[in-house]
Amino acid sequence: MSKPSSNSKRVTIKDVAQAAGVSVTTVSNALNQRTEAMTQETLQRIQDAIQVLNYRPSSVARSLVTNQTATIGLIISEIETPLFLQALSVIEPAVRAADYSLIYCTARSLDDEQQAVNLLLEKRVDGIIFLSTSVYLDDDYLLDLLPTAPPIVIINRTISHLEFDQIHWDNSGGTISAIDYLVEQGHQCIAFMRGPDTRRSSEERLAGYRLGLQKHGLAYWDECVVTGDYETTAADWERATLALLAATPRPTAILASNDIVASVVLRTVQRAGLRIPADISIIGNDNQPFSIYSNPALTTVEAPVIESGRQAITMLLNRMANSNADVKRITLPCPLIIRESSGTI
Amino acid sequence: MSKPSSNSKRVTIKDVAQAAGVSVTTVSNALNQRTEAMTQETLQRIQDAIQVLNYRPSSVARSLVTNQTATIGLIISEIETPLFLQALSVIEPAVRAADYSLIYCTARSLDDEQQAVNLLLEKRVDGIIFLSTSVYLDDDYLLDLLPTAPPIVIINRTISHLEFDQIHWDNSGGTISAIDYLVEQGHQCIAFMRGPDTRRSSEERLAGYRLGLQKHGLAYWDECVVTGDYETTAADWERATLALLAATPRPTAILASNDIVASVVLRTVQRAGLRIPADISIIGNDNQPFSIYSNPALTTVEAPVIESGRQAITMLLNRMANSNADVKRITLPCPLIIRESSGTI
DNA sequence: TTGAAAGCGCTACCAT
DNA sequence: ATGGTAGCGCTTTCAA
Repeated sequence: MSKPSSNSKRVTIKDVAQAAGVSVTTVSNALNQRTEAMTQETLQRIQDAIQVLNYRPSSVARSLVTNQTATIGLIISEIETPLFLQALSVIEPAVRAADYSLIYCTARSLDDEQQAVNLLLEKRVDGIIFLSTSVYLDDDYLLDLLPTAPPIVIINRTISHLEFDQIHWDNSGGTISAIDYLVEQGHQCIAFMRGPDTRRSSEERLAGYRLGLQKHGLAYWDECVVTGDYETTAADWERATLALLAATPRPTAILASNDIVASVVLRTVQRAGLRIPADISIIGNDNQPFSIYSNPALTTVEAPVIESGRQAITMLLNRMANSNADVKRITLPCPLIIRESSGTI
Repeated sequence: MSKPSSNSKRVTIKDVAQAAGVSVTTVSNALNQRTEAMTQETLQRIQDAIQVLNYRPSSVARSLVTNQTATIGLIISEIETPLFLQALSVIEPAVRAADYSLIYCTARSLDDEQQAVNLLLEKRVDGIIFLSTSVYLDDDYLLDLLPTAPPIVIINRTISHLEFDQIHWDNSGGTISAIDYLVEQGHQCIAFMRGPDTRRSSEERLAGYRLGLQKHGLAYWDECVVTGDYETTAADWERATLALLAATPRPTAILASNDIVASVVLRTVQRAGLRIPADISIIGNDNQPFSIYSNPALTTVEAPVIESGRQAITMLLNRMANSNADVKRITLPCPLIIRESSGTI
């Protein structure tokens, strides 16, 4: 089967007009549902011509004149983990339902992010969503963007001095509710394990741990906070877990600052011969997709990625419709998802 | 802090030219690195003007004249699972490294897919990658696309009569190598559990199971193939697993047609008091990101999503550079990833 | 009810 | 070494 010759020029609105025996304007009107004052017959002729010629309007030409691209940019600054990618499963459908399309960028570094922003700006996207980790120190470059950039919504990154719509996560509150729950289940000695990350979210969870203990009048032991540094590997968390198990008194519950660490803790505890949750409760953080498949299924504090996506797209669409509205900042709860790895002591 | 007034018109190449005291042509030349025959001073003046005016060239205007958008479309037809999304982590960086950007679409149905294709065509993308499940029966509409569509690469969907570049997965071979391995470990009674899906890939794995048994002269028991229908839930797989455990002879190994099913099997087997892999080996399929976090870590046959992404973008770029090259079809192996859930009997 | 023509912001060709 | 200008494929007045 030979390839169809492709030296046929692209078909344009002009060709359609000619074929239908009408003017370009009329075709344009038909294309844009301005058909009130149009003969049924004219319309039909145009539709036929479009069909026959296999015509597809060029949105690049349209964009040039309308000054809109019907495109939204999304920059996700974490990719190693499927966690943030979940947002795509709600953002993309929402974007498309609103008759927009989505340019997707990842940002593995600040430099990468800035390059992505430039790209989106040159593409003249109508709006941008940032879904970020909080490792970057320098957000100032976003300041320069403000005058000329399209509407922006920022998820999970605090930019205090700028007027961006923002969505925050109540990381601290999530950890506190985990502690509330554990105390309710009779736990008194609750340890906290930090993962390898040095992000704000991690700090906030640690802060929540302290506040939670304090709230219930529980002693805070330094030795119950195991901190992994940036180089921490699974083997290190194993060692840390073992150290925790050897402590006196032995913690009856371990909070991990993310689900990956929790998985390692869970495995290590099981291999040490302890039962979960009979002997010890494990609670993760993030509600990663896999946390439901562990045995026992992991109790965890959810990072509201999906809900963030849902809200972000709504906020962005709103702002695109009304750029003068007041800047919005919302904080989403991090709900505790109780599954099987935790229980009464 | 009040918002900067945005009634200032967009700055264009004309403004830059004026500010720099040169012609638009010269600015355009500077923008496109045609600087050989250009005074250092002129170039500097232009760069200064760009800086001062905060000018960003419009890629929509550029696209209109060059007839290229520097954009690639990606349509992924499975989203419930983080599996396919992994491809993004290799495709997006590769796309951007080649100075393209990525429009990302999901397709939850054939209708959805066609809508996405239309969108991409109107956006005049320079190429399209399909990453598909194989549930769709009707691919014929892609035929009509061929004459006018940009280069296309298709992953994991067989379209025999068309001239698309395609990447296949050797699902059957993957299952066979799992059986090879199990036989080598002394297993003689190997069961197969199908998941809830009715896709070609699932069929191929089942076919591989039969071929593998045959290859080693092992008996094939119908009762060792547990088939879940579309309505199958975790509870059903549990029941099926229990049935398998009650069979005589009891299988010493269970192949699951995907990792989610494998997780349920694993859990059920453990709760039935059997040790993995001492009493029974479990092997999944897909190598989902979470499979490494189960306890024991899951041995699994990898669906080469990442490698597919890598190859797809290379193939696409190649075809975009040379549309007359022969159509390529490659088949990627599905390597067995040996972890902890399998071993000698 | 329909059409003519200007113009969106660039690039590319041809001059100078 | 630099500039003038046509034209990419549409939408949008304004006119008929």
